[in-house]
Amino acid sequence: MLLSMSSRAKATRVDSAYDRLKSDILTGMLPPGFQAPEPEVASRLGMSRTPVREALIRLEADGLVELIPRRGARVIPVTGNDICEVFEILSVLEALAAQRAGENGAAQDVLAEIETVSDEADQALVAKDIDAWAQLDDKFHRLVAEASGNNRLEAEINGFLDQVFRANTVLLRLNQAPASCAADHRKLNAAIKSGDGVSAWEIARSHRLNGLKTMRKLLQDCGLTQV
Amino acid sequence: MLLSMSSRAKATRVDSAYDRLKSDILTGMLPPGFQAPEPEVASRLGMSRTPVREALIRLEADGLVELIPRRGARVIPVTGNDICEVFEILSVLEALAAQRAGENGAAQDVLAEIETVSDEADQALVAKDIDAWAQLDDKFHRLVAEASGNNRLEAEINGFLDQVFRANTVLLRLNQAPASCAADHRKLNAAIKSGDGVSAWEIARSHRLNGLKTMRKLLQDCGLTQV
DNA sequence: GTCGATAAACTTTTATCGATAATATTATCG
DNA sequence: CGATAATATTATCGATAAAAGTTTATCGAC
Repeated sequence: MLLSMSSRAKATRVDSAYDRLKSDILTGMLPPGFQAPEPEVASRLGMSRTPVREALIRLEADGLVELIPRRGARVIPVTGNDICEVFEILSVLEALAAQRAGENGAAQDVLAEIETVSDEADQALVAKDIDAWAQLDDKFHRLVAEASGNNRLEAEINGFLDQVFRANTVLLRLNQAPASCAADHRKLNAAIKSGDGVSAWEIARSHRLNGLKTMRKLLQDCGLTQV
Repeated sequence: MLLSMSSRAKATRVDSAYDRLKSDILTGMLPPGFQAPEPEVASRLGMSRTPVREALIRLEADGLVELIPRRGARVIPVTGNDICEVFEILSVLEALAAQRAGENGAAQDVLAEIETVSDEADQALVAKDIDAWAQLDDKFHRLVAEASGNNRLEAEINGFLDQVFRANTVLLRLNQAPASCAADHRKLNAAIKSGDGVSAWEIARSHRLNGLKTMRKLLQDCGLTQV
């Protein structure tokens, strides 16, 4: 799967290592719990340890990797509790973003893109293309974050969405019922467009809380405590 | 000023560089906008560039430092807009933390500590010891975050509180009226203790939003757009 | 003679260093 | 003003010593 990584003017080895590792982790190519000493990662990436190490430190800050002294770098496993924590946080961050997007009147082009992505997601749903849908769903959420106009908020949400994305790919594409999900997106889209911040807040909040509930149920049913 | 930094069993040079730099930035010893090439920072810290560089990368992830290629490391300035963004985010994160602290019934020892800190803050206020008060106010907020029981949420809030702390130290100890602030703390404390999550949410939310309003006014009055 | 424990030797892996080539910025010159 | 040289700074490398973990060897008890 192709993930759109940050395009940089000048791609240093650190950047390239960071992008490749992050992409591999998010797509599950490097599964949770995977562990390897630094020299191995470095040689696999075809560069010396230094830039790899710096990339790993950044990934550690992102909450994707753990650097265990003398034991190597490890892709941190995602527990059921972790997912719940993330969903809970997103429930308020995304609500805030949606509210601000509505109140402040987001940039026109972002609004248009939200609309487009929303439609495309519907089509993917009809075509039963789950992968495409998941990708578009993710995109939708990121666009709303962007529309908030609060850069830090956007960055924060993006970080957590990475985690959700990973969890979804790695463990369950048994996602929440995409149908009601699509309806939520449409409602949220409308609320933002009409400048109704309060409704936008409510819709975004309950959207994510529903996801949390579904996730909890799923985890319990499957008896999963770790992924 | 002494900041309680993370105590580590094994303090590597990276850890020590990170702690020292962070402390210096938060206390304003390294002012916003301060810029220096890596070798200079390294020699000032009495170590080679490598560990310093790794510490700087972590600080960059924390949003405290900017690594500008060929120009050195820079303590990122805090604009008025930055502060508002942070306050806005905290308004929901802290509200969530307070709610969860109330609902879940936080650990007994944390609750007790909140109480203690609250009282000490009142005393500091009476004694007009603003520095002590600021420290205790900060501590209070961190304890509520801890009481949420959501580790990610706690970490997230702590990161933003660092920024607030820095802004307060660097630019204004003309903080919001500490009196009403103390009242809020008492109310929040009571709500959490009585298990009233909804009230706790409301109090925490408006506490931070009030802070935001005051900050906005202050920034405008002073004509400050950058700190 | 076998088992478990303790200590010594060994292996692995990192933490840190100093060096170097590449590159952006600045200064200089025509 | 544009091209070129000089400078400053980083990005990256390979090496090394130290620390932690692991195996092996040795010893005493049963």
